[in-house]
Amino acid sequence: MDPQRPQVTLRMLADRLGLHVSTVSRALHAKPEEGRRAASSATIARIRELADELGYQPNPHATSLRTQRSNLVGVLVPRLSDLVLATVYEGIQEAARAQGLSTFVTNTKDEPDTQRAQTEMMLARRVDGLIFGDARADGALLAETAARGVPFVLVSRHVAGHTSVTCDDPLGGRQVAEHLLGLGHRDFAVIAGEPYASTGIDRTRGFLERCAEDGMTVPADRIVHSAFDARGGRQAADRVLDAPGPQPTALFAVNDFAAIGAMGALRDRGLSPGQDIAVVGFNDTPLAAELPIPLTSVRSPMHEMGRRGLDLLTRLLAGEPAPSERLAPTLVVRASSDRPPRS
Amino acid sequence: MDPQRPQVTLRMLADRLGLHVSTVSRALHAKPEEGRRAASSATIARIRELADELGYQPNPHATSLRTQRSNLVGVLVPRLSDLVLATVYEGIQEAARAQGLSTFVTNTKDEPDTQRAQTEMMLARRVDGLIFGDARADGALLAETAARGVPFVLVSRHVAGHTSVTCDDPLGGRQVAEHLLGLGHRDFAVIAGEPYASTGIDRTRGFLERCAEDGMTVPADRIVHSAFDARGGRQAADRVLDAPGPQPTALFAVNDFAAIGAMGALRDRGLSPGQDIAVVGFNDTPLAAELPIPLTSVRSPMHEMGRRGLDLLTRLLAGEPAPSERLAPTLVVRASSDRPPRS
DNA sequence: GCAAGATACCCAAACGTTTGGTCCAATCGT
DNA sequence: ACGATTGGACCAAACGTTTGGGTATCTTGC
Repeated sequence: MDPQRPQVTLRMLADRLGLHVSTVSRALHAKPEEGRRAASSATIARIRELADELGYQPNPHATSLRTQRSNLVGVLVPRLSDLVLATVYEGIQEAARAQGLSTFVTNTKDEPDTQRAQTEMMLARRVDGLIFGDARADGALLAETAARGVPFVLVSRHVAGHTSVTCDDPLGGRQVAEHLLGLGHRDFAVIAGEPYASTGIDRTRGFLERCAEDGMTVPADRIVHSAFDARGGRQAADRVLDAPGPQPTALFAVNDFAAIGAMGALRDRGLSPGQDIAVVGFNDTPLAAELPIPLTSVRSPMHEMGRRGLDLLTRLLAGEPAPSERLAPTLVVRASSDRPPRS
Repeated sequence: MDPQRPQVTLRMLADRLGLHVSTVSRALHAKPEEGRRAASSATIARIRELADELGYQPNPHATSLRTQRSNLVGVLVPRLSDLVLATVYEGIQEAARAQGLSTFVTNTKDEPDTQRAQTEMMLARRVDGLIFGDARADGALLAETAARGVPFVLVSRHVAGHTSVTCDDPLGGRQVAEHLLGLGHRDFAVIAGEPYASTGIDRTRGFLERCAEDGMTVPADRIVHSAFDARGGRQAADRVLDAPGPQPTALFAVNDFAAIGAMGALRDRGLSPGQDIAVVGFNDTPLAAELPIPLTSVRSPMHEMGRRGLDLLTRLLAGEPAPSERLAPTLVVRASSDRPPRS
């Protein structure tokens, strides 16, 4: 279309139409009230037409400089190669686009130093607000950031005192316990995720609470922390299974990938997931349904979480109240946990 | 630290030091030659000190407006929730940060309309260059974009006439064939991925070529296209396995997730991957090694591909030559294909 | 026919940088 | 000692917008 990228500016339009640049700006910018006062509707039409013809695109840097608003939001996640956060981010981005915002996203690997550095970097880029997908339970960085007056919301994980949109993780945990108890399981193990992530903490807590309601308690050495990936899950499962004494009949991993890793560990011991030991994951990753042994999992609305997160942020930016949200999970039972424990 | 985000500007520094804003700019900006001519080293030190103390961060919008360079690069991928592209993007971002660049990334879902719209959107955001991770074999959009004088490179997939950094996919395919032929397999099926992606095309081609060298040919109905995910892989495998006649003894999926889906399809038929039928994937996803039946796969340097892609782009932006690169794959043999076919 | 009010514009400043010029004083070569 | 050089800084314009205020011209009410 264009010959060689000669960017069209307001001045070009103005000159070509014999108008002042400010007139053109108003004509293109303000639809409702301002527009009327700025130019005749005939002129506005002329301006619009030429703008379309030449493919005018406002220079966002000029706009941001003038308005002191970048229409940029920064997103921090542990890692984008984690499907869960990648999906959340897709939701964020989708909502952002709908609002005319753009997003920067960056990995922090759950390392506090990196989180801090990347937050700083986002602010240097003059984002209007931030979305943290990697909040740590202690919340030190968040407190600081809030004190600086930076608008932000949390997604996926929550921390008291900050607005967040999360899955109802305790409920999800309860649902898993309910399901397994219903099948007759009594001996559980939990692969609990990273100790600083509210997701793992809450899912585990919900699970244990529900167990407790049936008088069941899970021994401490059957609750092991782990990374949120297959390797982490395998290692955690190894620790549980290598312990002396009787084996659990059911295993709850707070993350699908950890569950897959755990299944591997089971297989290594000649145990068949779903037959010899029930396995349940969390998030209902697209993979879960397609695995050789389909994985029971709690569906969490990852995409939706991202969308709501961004919406909450824009509300915050508009000075409106932005109450935290908790989205409902749904248990999806599959072959990895569809039969009672072996006697 | 800061009270309430009063952004520090050059003028503030200048005023506080009794200097001119241009002097401050030069002192902070140019280290080597320009700096010397701008101010005495004592003054430079004073300026630097105050800048650090106040936490001066140049306003990128002002800079971009003035210099006509945004230090932004746009990245288009099919979807970020695809681990492969997410990992490539991590590499891109890492390299970008090292160069002081920031990246916008967006999903195009491999839909031509979305690709076009997102390209336009990136350009409207005034990115300096683009990285396409979603190039289509036909290359129509790329040709247009090139004609407009927009600098870009391709990663993961390649298209003739554009600079790209890819895995040596044909070689990867050959390695798989070599391995399977070596085990004595003769009846193959290939899950070939999307027909518009050079990755799948090349991996399949390399595989078939190596087979042909041993006088082996794979019937056309044993080569099926598929989406690059577990569901796609399962569906494709279903099609192969439901066909009448003898079953293949080995199955090559051009993507690990497709391979996982295929394993599920095998399981449904009572076939045990690795025992009854060899399965090989591609990319050596972190998941591959941790699966219940560890998956043989071709390791492709995804991260590295991203890094090199960005480096190539910066070279392009600097007006230097930027020849395409092809990174070497490595076959990693695991239990899913470590024994000869059943007689 | 005249003040008042729209209507349809234009003017100019400002956002925070960068950068080619200019200018003054000190230093230097001879 | 005098013109040439240079070191050290200032000046001003420009990048492309937005926006509070003007200023003509045209209606309108009476």
